[in-house]
Amino acid sequence: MKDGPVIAAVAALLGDPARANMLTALMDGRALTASELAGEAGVGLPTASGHLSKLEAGGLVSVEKQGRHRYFRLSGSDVAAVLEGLMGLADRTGAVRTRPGPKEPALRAARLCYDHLAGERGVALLDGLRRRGVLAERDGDLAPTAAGRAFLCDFGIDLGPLAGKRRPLCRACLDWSERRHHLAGSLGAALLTRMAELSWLKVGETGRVVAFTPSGEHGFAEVFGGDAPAHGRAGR
Amino acid sequence: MKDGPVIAAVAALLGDPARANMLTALMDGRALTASELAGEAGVGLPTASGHLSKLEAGGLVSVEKQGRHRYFRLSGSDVAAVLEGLMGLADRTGAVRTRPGPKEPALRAARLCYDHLAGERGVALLDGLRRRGVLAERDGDLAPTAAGRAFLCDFGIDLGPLAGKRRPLCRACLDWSERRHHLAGSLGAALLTRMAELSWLKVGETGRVVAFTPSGEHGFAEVFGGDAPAHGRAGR
DNA sequence: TTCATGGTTCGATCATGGCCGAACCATTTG
DNA sequence: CAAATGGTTCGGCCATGATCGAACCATGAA
Repeated sequence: MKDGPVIAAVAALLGDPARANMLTALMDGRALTASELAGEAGVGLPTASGHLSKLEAGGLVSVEKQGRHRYFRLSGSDVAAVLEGLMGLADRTGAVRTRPGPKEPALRAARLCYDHLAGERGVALLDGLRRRGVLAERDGDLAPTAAGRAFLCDFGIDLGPLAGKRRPLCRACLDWSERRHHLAGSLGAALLTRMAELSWLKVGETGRVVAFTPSGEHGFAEVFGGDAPAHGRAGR
Repeated sequence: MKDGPVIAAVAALLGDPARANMLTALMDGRALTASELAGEAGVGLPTASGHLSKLEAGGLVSVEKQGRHRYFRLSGSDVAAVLEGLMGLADRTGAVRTRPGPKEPALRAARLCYDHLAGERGVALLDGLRRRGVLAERDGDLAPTAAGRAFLCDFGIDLGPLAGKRRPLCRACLDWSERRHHLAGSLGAALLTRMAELSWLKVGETGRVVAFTPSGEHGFAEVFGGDAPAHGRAGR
């Protein structure tokens, strides 16, 4: 009887279509301006401004003003995680679901969840890392093994600066479309940016669909796919 | 732009204080009648009835009629998981938080999350199971090892009937108060009921606080606590 | 059968809150 | 400086939806 209202407050924030649209637009981790978000939500600027103040007051988004723009982003990956959870529920309960839309399959294949990879590819990544012994459970949490550190270093990821931060290095995040976990945390984010550096993937200009390049498909299969711990090549 | 509204629909369902109260009251996995839920929510019977129809239509609760009563329960543990997620957000963003309340610490120590154990004890349980090699990651999902099956059998849990079901055997569920995972899935539920059978714990009449008995404290520490894989004896 | 109880439906009331146009503020550019 | 652009505030309009009393239905008990 005490926590009901408190969750209702934040849920109500997510319960308005305009605000929900804004938040899902922010799920790719980018920071967007108020006018862009107004466009995403399909409402006027004054309305959007009001919504954004509420979201900020509710602690769901954080704002950064730069010149005459105000950039909004999700205040943390936990917000994205809850949004993913809600999508899972909406999916299971078959909520309205007007039309599947052509980008739906692409979304299920690979998408951004705040700042890391989600969808089929996201869970495949975590699977591969575990199968290769790069990550393992320790003290009840996911952590890189000694061999894993070397593997990640080879892949071009420096764990040093990631370690000391408040944000956890590895976190399992429930994927709404796959109903399995994918890798979140600062390592998940680092892997995504590294793959982008390697031109393995491109994040879509619009939405949070992630497209793999041909060389990315190949490289991903080689490095994370298959099931042999593979020293040299691992595909097929 | 299409999935915003769909999550908004389900979030709006959670966004009303009365409904949120009802759902949190159901989080202990019990089935409650409409009048009980009306009481929990602090609202009249007609109002409660309306809310419950909406929740049912939205697929968040399922109903079972028995005589002249109608029993409502959460439609699945994923609903509870999203509620836990929302509590985590509400906690982090410091939403209103009227007064901590005396039962808060007890809630953090041990509580029900739908039908399994959560809170400090819940994550300790999962930690212990992993540390003892009872559960391990396989194919990217948590599963009991061969040795683990024996351990669980010793503890009085028959995995046979749990295996074939649609519901996953093991699932990691994010704990809002601990920010770590605890064990959900049918095994999580089975462990809880077994501990209740052993009189290790009692689920509070009201709310979802779980109280450990003195013998339960001792047994839990012996079987799941510590870090020694403990020789022969396990439970009972 | 009649009565009592759990629950739903209906109708009316009322508050909340989303929405936009217009005016206003702030920052950059010319 | 003035003009232009991004954003907020204000006022009023309007739709949604939460709420309850009263009447109604269904089940079980007397």
